[in-house]
Amino acid sequence: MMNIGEAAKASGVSAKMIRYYESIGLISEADRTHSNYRVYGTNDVHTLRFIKRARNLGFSMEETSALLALWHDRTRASADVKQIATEHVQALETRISELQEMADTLRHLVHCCSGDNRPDCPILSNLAGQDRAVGQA
Amino acid sequence: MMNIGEAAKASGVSAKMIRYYESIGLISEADRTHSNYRVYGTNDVHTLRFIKRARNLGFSMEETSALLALWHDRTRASADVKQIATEHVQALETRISELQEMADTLRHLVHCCSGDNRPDCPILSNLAGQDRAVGQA
DNA sequence: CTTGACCTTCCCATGATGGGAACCTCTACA
DNA sequence: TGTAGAGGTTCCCATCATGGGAAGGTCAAG
Repeated sequence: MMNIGEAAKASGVSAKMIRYYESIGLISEADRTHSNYRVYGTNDVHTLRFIKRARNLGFSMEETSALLALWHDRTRASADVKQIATEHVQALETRISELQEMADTLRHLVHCCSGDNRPDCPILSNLAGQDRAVGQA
Repeated sequence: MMNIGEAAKASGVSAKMIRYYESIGLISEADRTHSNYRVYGTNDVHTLRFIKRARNLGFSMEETSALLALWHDRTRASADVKQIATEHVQALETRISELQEMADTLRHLVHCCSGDNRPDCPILSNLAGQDRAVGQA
């Protein structure tokens, strides 16, 4: 049995976030001591670590919530978990492509910019739209 | 001379955002008609398009603001523009790596998950931390 | 019995954007 | 000339996940 600060250290989730997770119903309300302090056990810490790992893999709170529910459901079908994960992989790939496209365009513009003390700059020209041919396939 | 709705259409920036950009000082305060309607000219539309392009390349409002200032400064050194762009490319690359790492880990887990109606699931096992060897180099 | 660390709740801020209410203005048409 | 509807104005709220901080209660050690 530990208080919120210890649970935070043990799980890697800040005390602030533990309270927030409780407030939005992601985790159940913690028991309290006579003096109103929240009390956590090892199971709670495991749950918090689960959440932390899911967040580190980029799952949204909503997805994390769904994963948590499946984790606690002994009769789950792994297909349900797999679907959430697969969709998230696709979302990640979409986002990566978008960022990659931005980076590619910018790298090209940066490459074309002399980067000296003169004002002429293909980066600004591109942003100004006076240079649409540069770096846009 | 056009009103905010026309400027929005011409620039691709929503009226809502145009007002917001004005409120945070990214663009100067628009002139008003006698009836308090904002009025925009072609220069304003060019500026809005510039902002739109910068945002599409993933620049933050702060970076966009700096780029706008450089654009308007005829005595700028292209090196200053290049630096902002280079730093942004690096930030994009960092973010891409992070997402890529998440996607790689998840793809592996998804690959290992049978995805049937049985409860056993390496994805959940990994999140629960009972499976640290899987998918984590 | 005090001090300092930690807990509690509550409010505010982020960044960029959209939604919507309440109200005003303009244009077109009968 | 009256009215309808489109579109303008300001202001507040919500998002998503997180942190900061104030005001006040609690606990443990000295």
